Amino acid sequence: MEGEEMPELPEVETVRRGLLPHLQRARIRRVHIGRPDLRWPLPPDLGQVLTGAHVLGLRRRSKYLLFDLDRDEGLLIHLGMSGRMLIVQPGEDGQRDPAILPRHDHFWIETDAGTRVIYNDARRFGMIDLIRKGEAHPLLARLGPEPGSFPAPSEDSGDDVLPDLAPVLAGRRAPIKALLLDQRVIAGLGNIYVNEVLFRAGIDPCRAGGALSNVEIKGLPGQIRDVLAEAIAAGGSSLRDHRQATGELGYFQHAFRVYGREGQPCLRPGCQGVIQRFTQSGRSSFSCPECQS
DNA sequence: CTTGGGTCCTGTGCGC
DNA sequence: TGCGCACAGGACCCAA
Repeated sequence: MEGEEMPELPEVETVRRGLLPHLQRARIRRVHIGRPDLRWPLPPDLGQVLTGAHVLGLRRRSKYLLFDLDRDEGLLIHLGMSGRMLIVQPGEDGQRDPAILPRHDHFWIETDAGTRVIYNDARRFGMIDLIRKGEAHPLLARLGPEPGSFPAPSEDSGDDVLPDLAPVLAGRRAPIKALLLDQRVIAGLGNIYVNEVLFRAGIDPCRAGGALSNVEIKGLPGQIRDVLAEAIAAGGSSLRDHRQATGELGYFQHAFRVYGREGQPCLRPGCQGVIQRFTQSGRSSFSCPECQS
């Protein structure tokens, strides 16, 4: 099975990089709004604000995309569970993946170059909003720290200051899996990469956050950063390949060590364990009973 | 404040 | 082949 799309932080960052060459300094000449709402109503003045605007930059915060415009407001997009950004050049309409149904193209913008950037979201769990410059948006206000910086190869590499998780985990009785999924604890982790991180860290997802040792807590941020950085690096290359073939963005393939591998052998050399799947707070957890405690 | 569960919505894959 | 069901990347919201 190929072509799964997984909008966690690495995929959003990959989308950002894919969109950048099409949107940087571009002018938006047309806007299409296919329906008045996704998860929530779209802002009534969305089309008015975007039409004629120049895109000054494209940033990411956690799993959110932020479009900086020469306007009082910027554009804020979250892909939810099934959101994708598609790039369609003039005359390329026939090359779309037939599995991505045009009836879920809920929103798109067209640049002066004729490039269409389409927001497609079957389940409509995504969000699109405007964000006033200099003001805190309620969706962003309570996000925890970024798990590092992930500059594109062409961008300046910043020195990462990894978050210290000790204060937020102290005394917490909730499972570490649930806490790392909580965007207020650390921003950007989703179900797939939480499972991958805890496998690499050798930590049982069921353990209470407050029960982790100092060594485990100190090691987690580095593990998180490494898993996400590897996924971004892998996503970048497959993005290029895929775009040549179909013109789409947002696809990423990765060899997960535990996610989706229920009943299969643990990949740690010499380990005889079998990957188990179970449910935690309504979501699938995967772990190796031999490696994780 | 912390926590656990329900909810939004469509598509896909599996067992029967 | 058709049908029903479980499950899927997220995160808000509310009850206890």
